[in-house]
Order: sequence, then structure tokens, then C-alpha cells
Amino acid sequence: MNNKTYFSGCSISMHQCRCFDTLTENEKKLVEKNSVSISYKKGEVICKRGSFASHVMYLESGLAKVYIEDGVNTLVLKILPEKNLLGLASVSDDFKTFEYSVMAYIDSEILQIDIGTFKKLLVQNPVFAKEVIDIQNANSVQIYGRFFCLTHKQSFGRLADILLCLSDRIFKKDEFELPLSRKELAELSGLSSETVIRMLKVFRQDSLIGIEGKMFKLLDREKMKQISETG
Amino acid sequence: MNNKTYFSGCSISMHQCRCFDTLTENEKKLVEKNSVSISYKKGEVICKRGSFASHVMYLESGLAKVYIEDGVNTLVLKILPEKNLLGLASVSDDFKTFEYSVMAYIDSEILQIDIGTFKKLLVQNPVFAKEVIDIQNANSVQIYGRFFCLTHKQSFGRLADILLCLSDRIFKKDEFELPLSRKELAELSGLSSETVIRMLKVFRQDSLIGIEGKMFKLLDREKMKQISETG
DNA sequence: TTGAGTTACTGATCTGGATCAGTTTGATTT
DNA sequence: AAATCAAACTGATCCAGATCAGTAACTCAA
Repeated sequence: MNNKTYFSGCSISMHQCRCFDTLTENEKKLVEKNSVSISYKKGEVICKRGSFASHVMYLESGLAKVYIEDGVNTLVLKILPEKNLLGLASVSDDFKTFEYSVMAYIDSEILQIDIGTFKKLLVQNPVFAKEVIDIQNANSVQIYGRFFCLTHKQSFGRLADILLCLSDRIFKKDEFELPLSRKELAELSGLSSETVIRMLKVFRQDSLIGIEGKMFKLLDREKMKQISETG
Repeated sequence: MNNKTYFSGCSISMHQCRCFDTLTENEKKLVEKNSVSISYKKGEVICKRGSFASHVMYLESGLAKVYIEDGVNTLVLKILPEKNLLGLASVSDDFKTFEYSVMAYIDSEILQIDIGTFKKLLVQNPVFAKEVIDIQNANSVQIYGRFFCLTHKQSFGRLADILLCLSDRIFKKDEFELPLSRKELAELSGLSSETVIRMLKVFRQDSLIGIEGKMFKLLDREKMKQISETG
């Protein structure tokens, strides 16, 4: 009876945004007419928590972090891969402002969709609305896992988790160049950068990973998985 | 420039569930016909994370905790006051099972609504769907705040936060009888029960609160607020 | 190629809160 | 009223990870 349930702190949504597929041709045109596309460079802030939300956003390409901060600490809620919606809370009249901040990890392309148009579609196309609910749900469940991970796992488990997650869900191979600084990696795992650096060293010494600068290589996936589950 | 943003770890949704108001008479009857009401005693498990979800739930009366656990640790996602929906994720086909567990803090009445019926309403009544989206949003935003609180505030801030929250949102007065054990209060604030007990002692010594067994009385709300913001 | 700034890394120290090992209190049963 | 058991509380100790105070390496600009 020692089968602990496993929660992934993985902060990357796997949900494929299908909601636009449910629109009619006319509706698609309506969206096109009422949206603009904007480019962001690596490190640029895409939206600030608390600022007026006149649009829903869609990450067409790139990679972004969704986070909240209080001036001292930053909490990364999730990593957002391309083809995902952002700022959905603003469709509720209760939230006139963005509920979180978003920053581009790498150069990214954002589609801003007028909130009025989006709301109109929600009410006029129930299947679309249903898809949006699905997105919200996937989102919640993922946040629950991450919440558990950051509050109840300890450092090695968290870091192993994040590394596996990045490899599996973003880069889709064992070797990848990580576009994040050590500090960003630390903030993602809810640790100090010093701690992360020390831990990476241990992982390397134990031949779990190979690191050269920003190049990461998973050498022992099996053991890594085990650490992420038990640690 | 030292105005830190304040996140409440308050785990109690203030959202009033309005979604049923949007239904027509016929739809209301449909819901009534396809739902059952069940009583739970204090401490009873209302649903288990991972079990099949054939229904959405509505807490008619009582008070419950929504949580996830891995066999060792428990994370309380939120406290659920009466008149709130539960287990919404199961309306998504991706989630056939409950995404969290629920336990009654006090004797509670639960309405189980057939999932098929609920889904049907979602697709047939867009205003209803919109209300459900609003509920999801309120939920997410609240969890974000709690997430931040439990990961970045320290013990005194967290406990002050929870106490204020219970007083404000559940009991709606400064003096109340808390139906939770010290251990449950601890788990709610992400601390060990020993730590919570010690902290309560400090609060009492500083005349911030009065405690006698399960009776709590907030004596210095102002200072309490301050601790919850800075600590 | 020098210097200025940022990021990576290392070592030494500190500490918040957990853990462990009790005692006391209170509720419930017999 | 004695016995039992869980919850409340206390004190002593420990440790994971933060923090501080550096050095080293790696940009990038002039």
C-alpha cells in the first residue's frame, strides 16, 4: 500500500487548442477581422497582471511564461507553448484586467482577439463555448499538479520534474538548448538560482544529465523519472 | 516603489454560483429530474480524486475542503462554502474522473447532477455555459492567489491570512467557533500542526487573537492584515 | 583589448519550520 | 471514577534550502 500518487509539477499544457476549429467560416472571418498579430522579442512582457484586458490572446508561435509577482517574488504558473490561448479570465465580466503577467521566453507571435468578439462567439456558438470550458479545465488540472509539486516535493524532485517536462513537451528530444537562464530555471522550479546550479552539478556528477552551457542532455531518463516521483 | 502586490492565500471562493438562474423553467425541471441529493456527515469523503465522475456536484449546504493528496502529503486547494459547484472538470471528455477529492468539514448536503444532463445544458444554453466559464475563471484566479501565498509567504503571513479569511468569508464575524482541528488548520496553511499551535500562541501573546479551544476571536484586525500582507 | 556588465558558479553561514519525543488536556466509554 | 484514546500542546534537535559574499567566465560595446 505504498503506491504514492504522482503529481507532475510540469507546467506545460499539453492541451491542443481546438476551439477555433469549431467556428463556422463566417465566424472565423469575424475573428480575423477583429484581431491583430504582434511580435515580441525574447524577454519582452506580453501583458502585465492588473492591466486592462481588452482582448484575449493566442500564442501563434514562440514560448512564454505565465506568472504572477509581488515585487519581491515571482511564481511561474505555467509555461505556454505555441498554439495556446492566454488571458481567458477576461471573458468574465468580473475580471476586467489580466489575472497574470506573460513574458516571452523566446521571440513570439501573439494574436490579440477583441474581447467583445470573443464573448459574442461564446454566446452564439455553444460548441465553441464548450471547447473553451475544456481548455479552462485542462488548465486547472495542470495547475493543481504544479501546485502540489511546488508545495510538497523537495528540490531534486522538482528539478528532475521540470527537466523531464521540458525535454518531453517542449523540445521533444533528449538533447536540447535551453533558452532560459539558470535564474529562470530556478524560478520555474521555485528555488534559488544557487540551489539549482548546485543541483545541476550533482545531476551531472551522477551522470544523469550532461550540461554544457545551455545545452542539456538527458542521460538517464529512468533514474530521472524516479527522482521526480520520489523526491 | 515598495508597494508589494498583495496576494491572498484565502482559499474560499466568493463567487456566487449564478449559473442555475440562467436556466428556463423546463431546464430547471430537467436538472431536478436528473439529480439526487445526498447527506454527508462531518469528516466524510464526498468524492475521491481519480474515481469515475458520472455527475457534477453542488454543495447545497455545509462546508467542504477540496484537496489532493499523494499518500503522504495533503494539499488543500480550496475551502468550499455552500451554494457552489464541484467537479466541473468532468464536463470535459478529457476528464472522466474527479480531478480532486472533497471532504465535508461539517455536515453537508450535496446535489449530484447527472453529467449528461449538465453537458446537454451547456451546449443548448449558451448563457448557462458562459456562467460556467465565469465560475471556472473565478476559481482559477483564486487558486493562483493561494498558490502564490503557499509558495512565497512565510508562516505568520499564511496563518494570519487564513484566519482573516475564515472570519471574513465563512463566519462573517470576529468571533467564531472553528469546526477544524489544529491539524486541519495546519494543512490549510501548508504547515505542520506543531508550528500552527506555536504560532497561535504567539498571536495570543501579542493580543492579536483570543483563543479558547475552538473559539477564535480576532482582537487586532489591523495588525493581522498587516502581517498577512508582509509576512 | 580593455573595461563594464551580466550570468554562472562556489563556499560559508544562517534560519524557518519540520520532525521527534514527549506531557497534558479533554472527550468518550465502561 | 477509572480507563482509553485522540487532540492539544511543549521542548529539543535537525536540516533543506536561502542568503550572503565572493570569484570566474562569458558577452558586448567602444
